Amino acid sequence: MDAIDIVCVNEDDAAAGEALKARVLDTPTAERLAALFTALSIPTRVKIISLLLEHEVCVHSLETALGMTQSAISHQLRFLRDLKLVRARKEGRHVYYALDDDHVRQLFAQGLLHVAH
Amino acid sequence: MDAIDIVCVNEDDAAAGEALKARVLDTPTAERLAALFTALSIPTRVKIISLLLEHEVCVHSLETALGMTQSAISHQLRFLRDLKLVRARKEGRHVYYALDDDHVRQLFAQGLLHVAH
DNA sequence: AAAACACATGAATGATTATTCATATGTTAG
DNA sequence: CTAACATATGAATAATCATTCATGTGTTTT
Repeated sequence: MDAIDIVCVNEDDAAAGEALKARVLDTPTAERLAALFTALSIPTRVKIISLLLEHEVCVHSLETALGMTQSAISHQLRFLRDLKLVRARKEGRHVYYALDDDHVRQLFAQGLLHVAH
Repeated sequence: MDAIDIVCVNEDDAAAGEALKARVLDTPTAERLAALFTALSIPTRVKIISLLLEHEVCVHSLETALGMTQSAISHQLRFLRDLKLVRARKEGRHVYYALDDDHVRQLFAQGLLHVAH
């Protein structure tokens, strides 16, 4: 195997520069990865996800639980919906949200382990 | 066990409201979790981390690999340093950066699995 | 010692985005 | 049918943050 431990390319070594560029994660993948992690990058969405881990919850309940305006919650839910991380189920005048992605549950759990020291 | 599948608290049921609030992840933890995920929430940092997964890399190499200015890279490295996700080792006039946290490696891998469909 | 190099950093700028405000749609209750 | 309710959403505002610009510190080379 050709594992390199220390990388420090020389300014005028074009070949080494190109080799290094080839090792960077490609931009489209980096962007999609970043978008995924953005979902959990603010406390509001972290809290929303924390409530959806085990239950299906209606918007008004999230509003009550987080102590934020209905509009703010709705906008964040739309954000998560666009990323296909949550799904909405309409029932009468309520809309119930639930996690629609097990990876997020796993990321959340993994992150929590880290933060828990 | 007292698992609830569907949650929809009534406006005037104060007790249910309080019970729900108790289920939300507490703010300090949510903030630390959000901070952790923020590290991977933009392509630039995702790419930096991708290069540090296997190697120790100097700043100039990162600059070459990402095609960004030295200042931009340095600022992002400081960001990651402050979060204790990377460590810096000075050697002569070079500074080598490396991942200083295995959880991030795992989060990265987990996220990549998700994005890879 | 001077010049070139490697990196860091404060301040300014520009871009992104979370939240609010106002309002619209559809649903149930009276 | 009207009023109250539950949610959604576009536009405006406010806050955050990535990048650039200018410059500073320390190191190596000549």
